[in-house]
Amino acid sequence: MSNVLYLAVVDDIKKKIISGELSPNDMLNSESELMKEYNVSRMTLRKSLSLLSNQGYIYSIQGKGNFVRKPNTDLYQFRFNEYDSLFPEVDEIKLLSVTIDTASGQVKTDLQLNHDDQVVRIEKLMLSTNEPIAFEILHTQYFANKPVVEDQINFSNYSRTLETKLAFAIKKELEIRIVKAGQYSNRLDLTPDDDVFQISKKTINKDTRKPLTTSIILIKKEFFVITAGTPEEDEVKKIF
Amino acid sequence: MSNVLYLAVVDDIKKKIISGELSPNDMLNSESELMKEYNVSRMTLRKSLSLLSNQGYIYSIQGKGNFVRKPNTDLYQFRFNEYDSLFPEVDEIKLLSVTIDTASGQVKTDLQLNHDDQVVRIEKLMLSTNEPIAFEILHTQYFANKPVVEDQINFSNYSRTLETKLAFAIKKELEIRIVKAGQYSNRLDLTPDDDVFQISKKTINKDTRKPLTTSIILIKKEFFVITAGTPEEDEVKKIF
DNA sequence: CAGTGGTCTAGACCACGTG
DNA sequence: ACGTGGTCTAGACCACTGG
Repeated sequence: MSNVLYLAVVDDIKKKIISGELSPNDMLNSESELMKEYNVSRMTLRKSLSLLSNQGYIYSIQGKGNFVRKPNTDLYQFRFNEYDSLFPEVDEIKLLSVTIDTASGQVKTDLQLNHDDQVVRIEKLMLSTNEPIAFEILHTQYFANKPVVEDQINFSNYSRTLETKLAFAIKKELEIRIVKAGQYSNRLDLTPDDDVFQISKKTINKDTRKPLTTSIILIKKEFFVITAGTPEEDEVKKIF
Repeated sequence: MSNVLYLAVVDDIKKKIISGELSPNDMLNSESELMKEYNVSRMTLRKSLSLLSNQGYIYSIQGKGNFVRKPNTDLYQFRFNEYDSLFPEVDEIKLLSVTIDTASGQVKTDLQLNHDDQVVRIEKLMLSTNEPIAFEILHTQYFANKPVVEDQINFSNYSRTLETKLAFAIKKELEIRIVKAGQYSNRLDLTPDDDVFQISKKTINKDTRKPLTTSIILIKKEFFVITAGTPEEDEVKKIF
């Protein structure tokens, strides 16, 4: 049992939930009652409830009470980026081409562009000991008057730079499928009929909700495994 | 700007981080300084810092200070269960077989069993409009003296029941790969050489760290897409 | 209206890190 | 010894819910 008061309270309530003494949608005793039960102050008790809420055990409704939450065990987490998540690791990134096109098709849709808008198209190849293991096509809107893009376009890790700079401001989305390598199979020394992982990745401005980049990553199937898990309780951030 | 004090402070500090006024690993002003800056009490300020910490913007070290965190943009979330995550949706689950074996091989390792321990082996087929789209083999230790297992074993959604009951107490891990359908291809009307999603799923007791079940799920590649995203800030739980 | 949770304060003492 | 963050209290007022 923890010698920190609010953690002791957390442990006790958690035990009641796990043991079934409290069931989903049951109301906890009111905060004033719990204060007496555990002999702690309001703020201390509320810190405990806050932790339990963060860890998904309870939720609260103002004016009504605190309730046991139905556990959500279907939520998984994993880490991914196209450079470090492959196995064996990427040791070389080849910039195949950088071109400026007029937006069209899926890319125009994804980036929410107008007819005459231009896009930068970047093709990259990821290699491990000289073997190509992944191929990426990234699109992002081209602004002729913003020199930043042209300055940085020479760096092969352009997209990485972009993301790092904006990291706090962007949200990313992935869609992972199995598809035929198709027209890009030659980049990976495959035949068009070979199956590969296809990861569609979009980055989006968190505030404006505007799409920033859209890319397709093809990964040879032997070089990628997704390892995911339900979040650990310590991964749920600690409370001050 | 929020009329709730602690949220206003959060917004302001967040703005400073996003704008670059504060960079990763920079130390924030001390709490007593921030109290004066924002003209709030210690507890209110700390609630703000707590929220920022939960959302991944800062971390704190006792005795030293609060620091800006390097953003972690490689963390993704997605939801998965073998019944509801396929497309089109599973509308029938067929229990193919339930057998009791002596543990051996990978299963014995996964479940950390001894030589003579017995395991329940359950084979299930998931169908959509009569077409098999996924196949699962689940293993869990068999305890002859625990009648619960035998009572419930007749239900085709055995594993689901098991998980729901223990939901608060278990952790789950997935490994997702592309593999050949191999020896189980006939269950899915495929040839052994066809590629499928293979999801290795383990459930583990959160406290004791003991493995509870291990299963292999094979999914026809056309019927599964992983849709993942970096966590929304509102998904990061609220603070009391 | 009474009871619930939500926000906020002022002040206390403790634990840790650095000099 | 001093400054930092970590825990805790007692009490206040507000906002929401329901009878």
